Amino acid sequence: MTDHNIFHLFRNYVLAALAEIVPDLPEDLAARVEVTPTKDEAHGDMATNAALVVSKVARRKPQEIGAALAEKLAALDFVERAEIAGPGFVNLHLSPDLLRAQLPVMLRRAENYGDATIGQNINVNVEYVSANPTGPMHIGHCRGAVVGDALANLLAKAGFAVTKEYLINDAGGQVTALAWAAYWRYLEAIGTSLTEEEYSEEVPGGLQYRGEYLIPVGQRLAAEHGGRYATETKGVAAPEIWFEIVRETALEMMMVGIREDLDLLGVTFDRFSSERELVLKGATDATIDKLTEMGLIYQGMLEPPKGKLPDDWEPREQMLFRATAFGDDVDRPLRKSDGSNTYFANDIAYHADKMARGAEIMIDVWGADHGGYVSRMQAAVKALAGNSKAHLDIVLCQIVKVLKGGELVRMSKRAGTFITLRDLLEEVGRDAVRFTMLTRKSDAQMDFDIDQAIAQTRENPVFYVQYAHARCRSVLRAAVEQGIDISGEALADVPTSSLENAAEMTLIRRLASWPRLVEQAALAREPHRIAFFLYELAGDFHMLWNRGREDATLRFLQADQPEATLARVALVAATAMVIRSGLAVLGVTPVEEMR
RNA sequence: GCGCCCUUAGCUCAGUUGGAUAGAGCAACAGCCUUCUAAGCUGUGGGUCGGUGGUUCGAAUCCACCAGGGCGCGCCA
Repeated sequence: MTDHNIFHLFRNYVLAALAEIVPDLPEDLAARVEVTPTKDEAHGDMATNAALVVSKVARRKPQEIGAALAEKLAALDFVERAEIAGPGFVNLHLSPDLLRAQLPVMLRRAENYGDATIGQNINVNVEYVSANPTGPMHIGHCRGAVVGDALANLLAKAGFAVTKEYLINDAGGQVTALAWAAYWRYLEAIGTSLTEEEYSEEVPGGLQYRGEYLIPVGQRLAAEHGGRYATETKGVAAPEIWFEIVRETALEMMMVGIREDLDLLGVTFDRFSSERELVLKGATDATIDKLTEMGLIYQGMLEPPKGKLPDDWEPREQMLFRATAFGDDVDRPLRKSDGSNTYFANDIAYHADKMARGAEIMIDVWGADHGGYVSRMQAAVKALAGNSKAHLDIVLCQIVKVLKGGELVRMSKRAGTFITLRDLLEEVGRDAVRFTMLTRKSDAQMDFDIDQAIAQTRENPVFYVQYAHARCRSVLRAAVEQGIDISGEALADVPTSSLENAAEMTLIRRLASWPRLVEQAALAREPHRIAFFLYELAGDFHMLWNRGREDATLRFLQADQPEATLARVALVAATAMVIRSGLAVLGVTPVEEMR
């Protein structure tokens, strides 16, 4: 199949022409030659920096090379003008025919238009959410969930073989605390006379998860097992008796809730991995053994952090991973004082497991509060990858503040003003939550304005984009009523030379840049670019629509001009299709009509 | 104290991995529309890209230092 990315096509033309002007061009220099869309339509449709890039090696002025290049490029079919501009750019003014010729390409490829090949079917593992199974999901988890899911979709569209994965953190102390908290709800359910405070004193470390969401866990345990896990007086029995079953029941029910929430959010996974299973099968020990063989593990003492000491600091020798050999600032501990593994140790084993399952690129989507872990995890992956190409990218998601009625909604578990994901979904809806979460770079803080997310105005990008799609569909429905075949195959054969209005050409140009955008966004691991593209595309379409209000000859369906109508219907169909495939990457529903 | 992230128009934010005269929405200002393609339209003004140096053909983008905001800093995940 021919490349449907016209920027690739022209980059090849540029390189070919350049080879005649500057023979023996070094590879690395050629790689820096770009063909990009212009910001300003006065600069034509595309520009190349070729002359600037090679001028030093060629020992000729950029203007000189640019002039020669422009001359050769101007001779190409479909290039109306090629001219040198600025410090040595060559601007290409394409023939409208070339741009119009993209419409049949789009319509034939349909939703596959924009698919890229840069992924080369490389195995990518995208790990996201991985919320602790100790309670319901809240807004903090939501951003990572949406960003991870959209990023995975984007990479798949760019030609990677993607696995979406969730790690269940079911091995650490927090799960022990969960079991104790669930056990309290169990005692309550069977009618204990203990008070919460009395109970808390019996819990190692105190009772932690006091939310009401554990009540059903206690009730189920009571219903299934009666009083057998408590003492005769309905007091705290020995943990050996109840701990296992309570933990398992609580974990299972928490994960059911989390999966329901993810489902409501439209976030899906190919695989759920259990940290506990990994530990039980000895993966952590095996990984530590491997690192030991590599000479990367030693017993040592860490320097205390500079500045004020933590209250409970005491020097201690511990098992350390030589992270400094791979770019980290300090070596990192793998064992706690009680001999169990640190989370970091288990996470190394987990990443080793992902590599063993074939992942060449791993991408972890983390909350910003895990930022301090980035360099150590990357160090560990570098150590384990050895000479293989495997590597780890980490996408950090900054915190989300929620605004309602112009006020910041304070979130505090203690104050009970803690917004769960489910609350947000009920109030705002899945599409608006997902799209809005993608209207910022993930590493920038975000204010999520609930009022704006549900508003039906241009300020709300979700609405604006969906409305553009609905308008397209409305035109297409009307076209069908007039007996027009709106299938892609039929419209792909329609003559389009009647499309020549500036607003129409702007829209076509935007559509033609979709494949390039997919590629760039995937390389940058930035799904938010899709959302911004759709907003701009919607703007182009609304602009064209509005032109039709002032000037009736610009309306899409013209009763007395069947051929012009068909061309415009093709343009509308292509617009709807690109919006739909962009929304598919974001996991947002394309609405058919808005009433 | 150290490390990482951030700082772009009055406000909220983009900026195609170093490209041309830094863009969009809101707000402001000025017109238009009272429609049949509902949830308005068109245009205008608005900038020391936090600051100062540096790298080079070229810097919002890369480097150094400084200021302000956020996150983190051995047995939490």
